[in-house]
Amino acid sequence: MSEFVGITTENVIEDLRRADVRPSTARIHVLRYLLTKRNHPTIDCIYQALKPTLPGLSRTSVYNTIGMLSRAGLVRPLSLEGSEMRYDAFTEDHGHFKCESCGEIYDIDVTIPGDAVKDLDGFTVTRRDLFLWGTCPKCTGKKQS
Amino acid sequence: MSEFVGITTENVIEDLRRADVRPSTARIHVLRYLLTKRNHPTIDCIYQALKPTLPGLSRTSVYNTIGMLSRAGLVRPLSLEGSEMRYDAFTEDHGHFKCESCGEIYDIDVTIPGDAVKDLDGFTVTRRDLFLWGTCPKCTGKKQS
DNA sequence: GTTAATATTGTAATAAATACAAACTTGAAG
DNA sequence: CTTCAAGTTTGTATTTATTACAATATTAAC
Repeated sequence: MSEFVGITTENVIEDLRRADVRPSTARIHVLRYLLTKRNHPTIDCIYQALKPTLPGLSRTSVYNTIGMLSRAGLVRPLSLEGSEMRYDAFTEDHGHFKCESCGEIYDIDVTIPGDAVKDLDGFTVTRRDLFLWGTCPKCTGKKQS
Repeated sequence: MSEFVGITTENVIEDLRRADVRPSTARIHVLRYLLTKRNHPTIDCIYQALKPTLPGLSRTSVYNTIGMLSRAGLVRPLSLEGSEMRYDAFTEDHGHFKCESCGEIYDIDVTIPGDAVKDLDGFTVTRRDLFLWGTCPKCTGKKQS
C-alpha cells in the first residue's frame, strides 16, 4: 500500500500508540503523509494533499493534529521564514538548508562538537537547529547554463 | 547623547552611508535603536519604542526601513518562531538561544568547524544560523526556588 | 530656492494562526 | 447491540503579521 517500504498504515498507528496519541483518522493520515513525503510541508500543503482522500477535512483540523503530533514529539516544527511554519516528521538532530532561488528545503547532516558552542553554562537545551540559506546545486546549474 | 560609547548618531549615519543607504530620519533612528538596544526586537517593538521620539512614524515605515537595512546587510532577520520576525543588527556569525519559559533571546558564541556539515558539495551558503531552544539560567533558578 | 528622485504615511487587502461552540466519533461497559 | 462519556473534528469568527499602493512629504543636487 505504502509508497515506501516500512511505512505502512499499521506502522503509523503503532507510532501513534507508542507516543500515547489516539490513532484517529486525521492523525494517521497526517503522520503518514509526513513520514512518506518528507518535503517539509506547510499546514496548507498537508491540507491540500489530504483533502481528496479525506473530503471532510478542515484546515483547523490540520492545525490541531500537527499541534498534537508536535507535543507528542512525533513531528518538529521549523521556522525558516517567519511567515509559514513548516513541519518535519524526522526528529533526529539535523540541519536545514533553504534555497533562496527555488525555495526547496534540504535536510543536512550536522555534527556540532560540544566545544563549538561556548558559554552556555546554566542553559538547558531541548531543541536545536542549524539553518543554512543559499543556492542549491540545481539552481547553480541553471544559472550557469 | 548615546547610551553606549561608540554608537553616536554620527556613527550610525556613517554606517548607513558606507552601505549606500541614504541616512533618512527613520533609518537613523531604527538602526541606532538596533545597535544600542540589542534585544532582537520585533517590528512592533521598534515601532512602539520609536513612536514617542518620532510621532509621525508608521508601522509600514518600520517594515520598509528594516527591509532596506536587511538588503543592505546592516541587519539580519531571524525567524525563531514562525509568526513574528525578529531582527538583529549584529551580523557576524553567531547563534541564537530562545528561552521557552520567558521568551528571552540570547546571542550565543558558535564556532562550527568546516567538517561539521557534510555533503554540501554544490551548495552555496550565504547565511547560516544555529538556533537553540530550552530554558535559560534565570528561569531554571526561578523553578528551583 | 527649485526640482527630480527618493522616503514615508496611512489605509486597505491578504493570509496565517487561534478560539470556541456545535456536531460527530470512538470505544468501553452494561 | 445500545448507551454514554471522553475525546475529536468542523467551521465560523477573530486576531495579528505582512504586503500593496497611492497620496504626501522629504532629501540632496543643482
